[in-house]
Amino acid sequence: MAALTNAEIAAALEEIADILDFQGANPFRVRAYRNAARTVGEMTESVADLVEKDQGNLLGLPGIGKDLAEKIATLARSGSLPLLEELRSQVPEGVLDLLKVPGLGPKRAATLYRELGVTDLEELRQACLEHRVRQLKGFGEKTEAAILEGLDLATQATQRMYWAVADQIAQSILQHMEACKGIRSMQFAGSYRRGKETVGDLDLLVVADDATRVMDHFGRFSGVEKVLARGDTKMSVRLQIGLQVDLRNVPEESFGAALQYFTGSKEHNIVLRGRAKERGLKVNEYGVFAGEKRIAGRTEEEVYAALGLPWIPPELREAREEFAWADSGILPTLVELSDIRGDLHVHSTWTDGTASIEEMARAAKARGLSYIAITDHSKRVSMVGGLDADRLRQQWQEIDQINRRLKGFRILKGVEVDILEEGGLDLPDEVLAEADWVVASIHYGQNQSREKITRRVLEALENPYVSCFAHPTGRLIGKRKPYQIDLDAVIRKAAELGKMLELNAHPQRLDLDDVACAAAKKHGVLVVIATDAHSIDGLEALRFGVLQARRGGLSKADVANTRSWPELKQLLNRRS
DNA sequence: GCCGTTTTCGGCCCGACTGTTTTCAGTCG
Repeated sequence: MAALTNAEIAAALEEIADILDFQGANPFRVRAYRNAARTVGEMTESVADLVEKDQGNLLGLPGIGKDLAEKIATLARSGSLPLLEELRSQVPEGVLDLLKVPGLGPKRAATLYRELGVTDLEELRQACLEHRVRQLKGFGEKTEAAILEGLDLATQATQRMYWAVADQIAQSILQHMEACKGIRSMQFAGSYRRGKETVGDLDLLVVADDATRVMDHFGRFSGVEKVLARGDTKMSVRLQIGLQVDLRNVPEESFGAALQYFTGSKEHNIVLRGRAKERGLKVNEYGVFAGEKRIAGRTEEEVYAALGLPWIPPELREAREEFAWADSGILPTLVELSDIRGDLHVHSTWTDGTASIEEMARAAKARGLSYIAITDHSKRVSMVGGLDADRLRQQWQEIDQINRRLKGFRILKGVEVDILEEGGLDLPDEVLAEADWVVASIHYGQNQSREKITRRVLEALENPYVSCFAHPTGRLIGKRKPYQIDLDAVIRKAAELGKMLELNAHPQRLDLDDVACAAAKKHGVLVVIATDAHSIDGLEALRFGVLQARRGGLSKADVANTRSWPELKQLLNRRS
């Protein structure tokens, strides 16, 4: 069997964790498998390649010891693992789906299987309808009803939403809540605050004198479909669009601790708590405690300081390298939207854009940018009227004319040239040589083998006129898997040749992702944050790209288009 | 299953809420 990809290895490890969890195994053993799955899933280098060179390479990785290194090596080499086969044979197919039902964890799912012989979601529904579930010890009428309701949600496949969509909802909730009297502080926490590319739910923290009034007001938000829970300090609702929103009222002196706690990530908090323990301290959502005495909690800065740490930006809180950076005083100052000077991937009505070159330029200028590159498609993208050499030169004449009119702004003559299926670029070198900025990208042959598609891209990078490789993995979040491309090889080649890689800022792409951005930075490859805007509104996406870059730990200097065009141009010349 | 100048064994983050309990287990974040 062919070697497995990192994603496939990670999935296998997750499956082991799921089955062990269901079987009631030691929860820390389960966690070990989940941690390993995460480590493998976040690696840019191919684990299979690594193993081929030397299995010992795996041992240094976080959360991977002797046993897991061996199992991962076996998986990578043979595509299967005896332990996984054995576990699968012990559990009927479909039974793990029970864990997807909200309110059902490993314990209850196992009871349903053991006592009622339930092996899939449909049998579970039947058991509920026949009131057999409520007769089980530890279950009751309400649990049975909750499971029935949860079943509908589970079959709807509870989807995470794009950060950009969550942002709209969060902002309208804030607007609604601002009308409520007596709220002294209010902020969203959770993965939304960390700027994760998708958001599963929203967590809103408030400091208010009258929790009842705040919760009543919260319940009147127009999008609320159902109140799921309501206690003294916490209320959960489900919105009509399926998103769950939690509201917590916290004491003022605990606001920072609560913000830290509920911002997560869970993994970051586990490390933080471990460090507290080493110092004889305890951290919870109310503060940092030495014995009974609270020594911090009002602000996040206080909380981190009490643990001997600088404040860590939420985007970095994934238990990756942030603690090591903090310890050695090299936490990066993250790039900000205001650092961005230009947009280097913009379309116009010359191909599939909805606004003219001049309209896009003026809109970009109004956003405070000082340059854009018009990068319309090349001819291979025939569906959108991709440009051949003649049309492209015509377009550049128009750009020259507009540039003469525009003050304090520059439109670059660019192109998004297709990397052809059988290799080579869609326009001749002598045309590309006349461009200010050349973005190469893949639109066809996305399903090619790893070897073939990687070779195509490495070849394209070798072209002296290519400046940047756009949307490097082609993934569409939740919709389309990345190409089988060897991203590690692409990053190394880009480093070698001084080429840049795009972080496509479209909320469905965000490609490079955070982990790949970090890998690019490690190799000294400059990242271009660009919108790929096809409309004036599309220029808005820049801020989503910046957020992703921040999650990758990028500073201003790591992002190419924080420079003025003359500076950037010089960099291109020096590198080629 | 991982990990270690407090440990190579015994830890592994912690609290709110719910429903079923009669003092707490399970789930969630």
